[in-house]
Amino acid sequence: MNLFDSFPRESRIFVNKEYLKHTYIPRKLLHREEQIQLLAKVLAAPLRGEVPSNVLIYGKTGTGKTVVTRFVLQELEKAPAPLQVVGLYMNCANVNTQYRILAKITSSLLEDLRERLGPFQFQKTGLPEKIPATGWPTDLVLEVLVRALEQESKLVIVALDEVDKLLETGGHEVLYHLSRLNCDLSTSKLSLIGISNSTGFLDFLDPRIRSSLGEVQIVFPPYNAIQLTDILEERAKLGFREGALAEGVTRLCAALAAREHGDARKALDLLRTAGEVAEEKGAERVELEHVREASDRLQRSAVEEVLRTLPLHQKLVLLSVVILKQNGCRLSLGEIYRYYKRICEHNPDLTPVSPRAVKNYLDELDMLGIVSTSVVSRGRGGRTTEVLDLNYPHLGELLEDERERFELPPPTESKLCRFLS
DNA sequence: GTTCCACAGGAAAGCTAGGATG
DNA sequence: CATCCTAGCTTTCCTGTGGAAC
Repeated sequence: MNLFDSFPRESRIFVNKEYLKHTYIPRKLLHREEQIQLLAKVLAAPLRGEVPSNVLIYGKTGTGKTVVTRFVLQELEKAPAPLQVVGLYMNCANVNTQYRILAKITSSLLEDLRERLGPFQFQKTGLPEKIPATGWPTDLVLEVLVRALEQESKLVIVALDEVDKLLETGGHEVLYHLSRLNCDLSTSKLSLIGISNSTGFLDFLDPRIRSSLGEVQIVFPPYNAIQLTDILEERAKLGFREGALAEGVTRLCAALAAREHGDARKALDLLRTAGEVAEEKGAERVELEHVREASDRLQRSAVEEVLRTLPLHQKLVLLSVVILKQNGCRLSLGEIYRYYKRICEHNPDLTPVSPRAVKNYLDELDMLGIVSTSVVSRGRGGRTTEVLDLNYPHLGELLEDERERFELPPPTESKLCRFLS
């Protein structure tokens, strides 16, 4: 008897979950033909000896920006061409400073070069083997980059995903350096693809970079429910066993995701999670109810993630809202603040923040979509922010930790007490 | 029409943790 | 190590306001 005997060797539901992840690049990308053509057309130009244009790709999350870019780069690398094409993809959420981006590009080119020339020939070039993770001046890295590029004639396409993240860290200077690199290059060419979620990204850039990066812009509109269904069905054929999906499962996933601005990533997560739910329950196939449960789970974990990062006092304010709501109290800012303050008074190690801070907390909770607030006027009763709704039914459970950690006074305080105080 | 409640929400000063610098 | 700087919050202070009650 082995520990692992009790686990099923193969799934009744999945063939291979990998196909259902958004990181998988399918052979055919549905409903993005137009964007693929546009991007390919721009990237093909340098192969004919023309000066490469830089491309900026816009679109909300889950509209296929990343997958299309990677797909086109993959195809281009395989295509027979007079120039060697090297596609480099990096996500600026991780690689977020000028130095790290340049170091990554350069290191990868050096590695490539060493492989092609062999160690002996490579040594002759006098180039370093790699760029250290930190320490070199930036202009030296740039110099090595140019020299490495000039060893052979190639077209390097650098795709920077989530470029807008560079603005936060000041790393966008790198765009300027990279975009004018072609002036220093004779045999090789370098082309940039910027991928951004926010349409306003260009406005924050230096005019010099703006004109060069914004030469060609490609917009990725959100998918509608029908398109999402097509995409899910295509993936489902690969990822699920035949007959493992009940009628309408993909359509329901698509409909739920379409409601959230046509996010294909969410739709795929939903489908995969639904499969996992079905598997856990030992079901023969994925049913509609599994999709609904998967949707609940995903939503729950998303909210959990948001709550986890909130400061303690903001959680306490939210907890006050939850408790007062359960008791059917009216949720004006004043009521919430009074109860929140009492929680603090019952727990000696808590000092309450000011009403103004609580107002900011509530505004933020509203922005995060956790509660819905609205400014209402009650005439002579004054003008106040009221919490109208809690948008997630299980908020109370998610705040269980705080409920246990702190002593909570009963929410209904008599009017007399308030009068006396 | 006027009053007046209970805040809204902006501005600026104040505070603090963390990092850079000498 | 002390000192200075900085970014990100809070607090304090302030003027403004929708609309039922007067």
